Amino acid sequence: MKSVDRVSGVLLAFTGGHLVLGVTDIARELDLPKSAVHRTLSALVATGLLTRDGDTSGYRLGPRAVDLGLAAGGSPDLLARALPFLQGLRDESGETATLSALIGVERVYLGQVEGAQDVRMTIEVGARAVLHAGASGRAILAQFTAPELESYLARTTLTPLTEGTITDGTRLRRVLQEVRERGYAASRGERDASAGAVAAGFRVGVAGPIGSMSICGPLQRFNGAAVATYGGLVAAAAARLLAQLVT
Amino acid sequence: MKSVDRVSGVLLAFTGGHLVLGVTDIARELDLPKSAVHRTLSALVATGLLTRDGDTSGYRLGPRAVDLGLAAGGSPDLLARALPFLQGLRDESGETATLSALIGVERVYLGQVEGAQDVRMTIEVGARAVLHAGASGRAILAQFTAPELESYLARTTLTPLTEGTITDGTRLRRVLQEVRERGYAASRGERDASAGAVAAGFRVGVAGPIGSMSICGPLQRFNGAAVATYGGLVAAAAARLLAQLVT
DNA sequence: GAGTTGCGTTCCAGTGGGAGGAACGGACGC
DNA sequence: GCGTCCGTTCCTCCCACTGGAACGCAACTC
Repeated sequence: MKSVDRVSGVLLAFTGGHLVLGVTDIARELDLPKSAVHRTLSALVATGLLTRDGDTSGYRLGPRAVDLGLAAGGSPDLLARALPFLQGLRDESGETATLSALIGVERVYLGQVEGAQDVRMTIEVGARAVLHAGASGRAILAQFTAPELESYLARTTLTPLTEGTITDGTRLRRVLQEVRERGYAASRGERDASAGAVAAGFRVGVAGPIGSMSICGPLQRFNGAAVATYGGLVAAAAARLLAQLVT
Repeated sequence: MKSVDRVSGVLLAFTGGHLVLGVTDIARELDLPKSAVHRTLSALVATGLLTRDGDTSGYRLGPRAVDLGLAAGGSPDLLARALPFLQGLRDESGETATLSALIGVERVYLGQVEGAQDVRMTIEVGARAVLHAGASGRAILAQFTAPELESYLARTTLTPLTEGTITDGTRLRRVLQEVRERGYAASRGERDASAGAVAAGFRVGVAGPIGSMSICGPLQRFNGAAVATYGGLVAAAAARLLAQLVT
């Protein structure tokens, strides 16, 4: 669908790092005639997805684009509601606390509160990751119903990211069962070879947002005792966040 | 531009509260034939702006929509960087701290850290507000260059929201000058008749994000002494956030 | 101040991509 | 097994969009 591709292309051009773009910039990037781009831009401004940039004769993303992002994040403002819990997890553990949400068949980092220590984990907000590797992803998978999990496994291949990544479906099913029983997921060097993490998931209703909160940091500090302590913390925080989301 | 309107309509339909929508839902809402909606949806899935919803045969916003929202918020993750400062402001004042960004000719609440007191201010993340009423908006206006401010005033009407709203351009220019000299903006019952606030703005480069942080709460607690104290706090926090953003 | 460059914007005729009604096929649930 | 509602596909007609070209403007250079 040509017109849809053009609209998407124009919008996504603004995610390339430049906040303000001109007609010519976009036309060059998409290899389209300026007139076509200009018409598309004008129409997008009318819908509020874009705005004119004050006085420089350029365009930038508009208020409705913010709405889209917030809606994509799950509930009206999943991040805002989760923040106090992330803060608490950070304070109790000293490690970085993160929030992820399921989008399609992968997860997206929606936010983090960085740890207090010199050597600490820092994730990139907006970055995407697969579900089958690492505690955050697995905590989300553990929220899937049996048929959902089966259709996920049928559609995706469990590509290894490190030597520790689980690539066997049967083993993954068993590990997920443990996650459900214990209330949190733990991983050591599965997605990033030098990182460890614990995470607990949440799911709002049948069609609501699905996500997870994690405590993560350098592998050395995620030994048996720390994992058990932090695991209890994230499980409790996720349960309280869920209780707040369903109200 | 019909095709652009259709794409925008389809995307924005997902901001109406329902996270998962079907072809028929959208066709009914936009009053379009199902076939047209179906083609549009399929094309949007291909671009990543939408995804199929796991097993229910519906559609929801995709990973690229999250990217859009983050890009619209300003820098890659303005909120994530501002959070520690919001937290600090909340802890020091006990009142709610908020972050707003300029989008078009209005501002959008990107985040908040709620106050610790029983009677406190709570804003809605994603909500929009005009610039000419309230401390947060005025702190943003104070970042405008002289020609930018003039073109803003020429294009908008200073609609009063309460009895305290400044509706006179000349008076607004004078107040903004005070804001620039003092380093923070203060307001009492301008946007919400029962609320007071102090705010300080920031601006990254020529084409970068423009926004403000505020401390806000019930009018009774925003007397002369508190305003001076809190004003110093937000001004300092905004300066430090700015320093971090430009690196 | 004339010349140049690069910008956003406008114009217009020709055409091919999308409109949209109708029909299909699968999933429920009564 | 029947009715219903869903997403999906099909196919022809037509008009909305295309895109090359020209325009007006502002910011430079010489």
